Amino acid sequence: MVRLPLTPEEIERGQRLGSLLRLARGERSMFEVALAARVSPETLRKIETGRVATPAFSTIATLAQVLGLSLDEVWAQVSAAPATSHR
Amino acid sequence: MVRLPLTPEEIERGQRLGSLLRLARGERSMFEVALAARVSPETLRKIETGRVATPAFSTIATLAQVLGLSLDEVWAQVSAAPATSHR
DNA sequence: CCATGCGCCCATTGTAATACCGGTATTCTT
DNA sequence: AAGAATACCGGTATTACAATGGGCGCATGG
Repeated sequence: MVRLPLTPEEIERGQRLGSLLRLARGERSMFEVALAARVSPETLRKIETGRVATPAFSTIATLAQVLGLSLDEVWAQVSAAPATSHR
Repeated sequence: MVRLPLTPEEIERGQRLGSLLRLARGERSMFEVALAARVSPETLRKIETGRVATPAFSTIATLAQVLGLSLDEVWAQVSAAPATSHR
């Protein structure tokens, strides 16, 4: 096994993450936020639309910083998994 | 320019992140922590040794959860740049 | 002495993230 | 109507991650 494909759960988490970030962005433009977080607007757009399921830690960290979000809360909401019991 | 190479700053951040996680692991074995976080032991080793500079958000989040670390504090320490680099 | 366990290192492989391009659609303003 | 601004999408390119397997060294204890 090498670099496993994204699982459906990871994809769903990515979508929840994107929605969360978009909501937090509010009325600010993608350009503004992306510039402040030093990421490409394309990357921000893909993350917000859920097309990037597992972004880099630093990417999310800088975005959360710009948006005034707590990383712990972000993860708590994002990882609020539907029905994943322990394996 | 597509998918820019890692900057020296990102590499340094990765090393700080690795040291932090290793310190937090304490006496637990890599296998134990990796298993609990559902990541490969090699991946954990690479992160701890700083050979993976920008791991996925979910990877660090699960690791931090297993290690009992706050993501906000992790990022605060990791992103605390010494600012000695001149461009 | 030899086996076991732990950590490290290297090479390889497959997939994904990041970034740029061109095109499209909508909205708002002039 | 024309223009700018914003956001979406498909395609493409480049780099990096995640995981596997093998080998290595060093302890510990059988």
